Amino acid sequence: MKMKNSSTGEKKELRTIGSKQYTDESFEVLRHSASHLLAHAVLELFPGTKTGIGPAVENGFYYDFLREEPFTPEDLSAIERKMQELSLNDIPIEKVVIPREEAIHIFAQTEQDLKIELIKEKGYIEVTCFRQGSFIDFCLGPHVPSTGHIKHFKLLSVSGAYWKGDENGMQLQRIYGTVFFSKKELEDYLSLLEEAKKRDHRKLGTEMDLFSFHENLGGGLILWHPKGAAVRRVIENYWYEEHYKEGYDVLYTPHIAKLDVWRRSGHTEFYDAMYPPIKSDGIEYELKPMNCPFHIMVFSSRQRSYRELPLRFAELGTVYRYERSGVLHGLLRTRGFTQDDAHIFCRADQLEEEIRRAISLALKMLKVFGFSDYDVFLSTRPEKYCGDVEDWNKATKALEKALRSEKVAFKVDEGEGVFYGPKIDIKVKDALQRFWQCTTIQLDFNLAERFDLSYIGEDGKFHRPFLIHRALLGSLERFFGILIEHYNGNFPLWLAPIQAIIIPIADRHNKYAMSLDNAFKQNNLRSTVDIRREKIGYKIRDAEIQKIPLILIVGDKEVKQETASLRIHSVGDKGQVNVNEFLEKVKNLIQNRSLTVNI
RNA sequence: GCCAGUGUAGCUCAGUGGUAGAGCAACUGAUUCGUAAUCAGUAGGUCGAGGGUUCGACUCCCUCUGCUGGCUCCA
Repeated sequence: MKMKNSSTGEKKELRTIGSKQYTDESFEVLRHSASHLLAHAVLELFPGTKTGIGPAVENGFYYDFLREEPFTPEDLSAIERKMQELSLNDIPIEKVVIPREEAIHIFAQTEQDLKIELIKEKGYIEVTCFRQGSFIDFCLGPHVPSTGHIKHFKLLSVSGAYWKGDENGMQLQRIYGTVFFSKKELEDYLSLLEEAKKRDHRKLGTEMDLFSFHENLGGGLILWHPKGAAVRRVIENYWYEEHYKEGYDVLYTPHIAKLDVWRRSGHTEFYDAMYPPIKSDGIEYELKPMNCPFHIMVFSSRQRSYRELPLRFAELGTVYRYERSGVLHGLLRTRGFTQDDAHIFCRADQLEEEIRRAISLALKMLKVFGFSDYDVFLSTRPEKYCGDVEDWNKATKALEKALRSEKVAFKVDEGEGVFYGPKIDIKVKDALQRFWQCTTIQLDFNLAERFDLSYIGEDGKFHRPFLIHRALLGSLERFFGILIEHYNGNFPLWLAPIQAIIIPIADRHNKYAMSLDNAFKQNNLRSTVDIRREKIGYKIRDAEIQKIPLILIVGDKEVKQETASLRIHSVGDKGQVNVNEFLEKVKNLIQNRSLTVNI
């Protein structure tokens, strides 16, 4: 699951941007042509550079280059200017089909070794190339008719990338850019990037005092501050509540286990994100990267009857994974995180219904958190798999039927399942139209077999249950990060770390303010009071910056009438309210987990 | 882990080899105030860490470390 880059999921349907309609195909052509323009410019400015591949990607394009010196930010601007120049020259782009040997000869003249390698790999008799002026590239196309069609682009970054994605191979320099049909679209996209930067959860997390990282603590390890922890607790309580209603049993399991457990599960062999074992009394223990074996051990702690199934074991299980230093990213990619995990053990005849219930629960919870747009993917059997084909087919069918009975539109990712079973993934769309994967519901044939799971059937014989592994929010850390960015820190009332702040105008109002604060606390509101000797404008500004949903101002008028003046965050002054009525309304909004404050 | 960039006060950032700076936040004092910043003062830094070059290093070089953008992988 990719969070950062490819998080903005693909949209295959026709989409409307601005006043024109473009198919994804036309975007792809433009982006791909822009990548050629980039390569053209680079070769003009830096002769001798070897070109790798340069495809269109989501939101833009890139091109990989092999060159001794690194490209600097200044180089990037120079390249962009050269691209502009080439665009103004409106050079025709022509398709040329040439015999393989001749093509190799052409690329040999300019020492484009990487291109030759690609041509040789393909084994075509004739090679399709595209030529624009002095630049020729081995490529199937299609492309825009001339460079003049590529006008509105921007180079965004340069980074390392492995040749053919092979970590042990050579590393190329990849230049990323984006391109659009109109200036406005480009500007809109760039301002979207700006907006995303502004609401980056790492920035807001510091500003709002939600969580922190500490250099001496270790990379990817989170310190949840009081306000962040308050939000987490609300999420957890809600999660437990829904799981209780859905017939889950909650477990607690340890953070370490003997290495043998992980040998049996196959993790030591197939999973590369485990921390090195801890040796104690000659026994090797391992920090848990997953919760599954523990839940399985609970299942296997005694003989199970078919009558008990389905068993749904849930746990907010904190796991530790050694993620490579370069991939850590705020709350979205950490080394210690808490999965909202559950394992469902069921019979074949229950499989479809259990999957359906899991999907339904996921969508219900996501909606409560404010995500009602999503993409759903069904991934089927990959080439390398374990278990038997019949089980795979049965299970895949069940997943599909479950999706249909929930009336969920989905896309099939053929062969994209994990080796141990088919799965359903749900990606939610946030306020900036970015997609984030949260839910994953996976069948697991591997562990069921490795731990020899069984129950006694109606026939008195042993049967193997189906094992469903599922995380609905994904991980609390990542989900919190997504929430912060989705709401730009303006949490809905029920989630807000501080729900109400009472601001007395002068010292003589402190007592009344504190009594309100206390009354709110008695009613389970997360409330606070600001008795600093500051002007009201200052305290209001401070409360607004803290993004506190409800601001109550009390002065002479309010004390006398036993009211408060309500100000709603980013809405403004709502005038005086009766305290008891207000409290009832607020409690109601919180109880209903309302996403808007309407008082 | 790899490529590139980056690290100065709690936060945002100045400071190109010669005694470490600003704004905000914090603290102290005055102000008792009606819907997004009252005024004055104080304190706060081994300039990420270690080594080197130099009469002298925040500044130049090396190593390590954190962070950022990617690659690869992932909840």
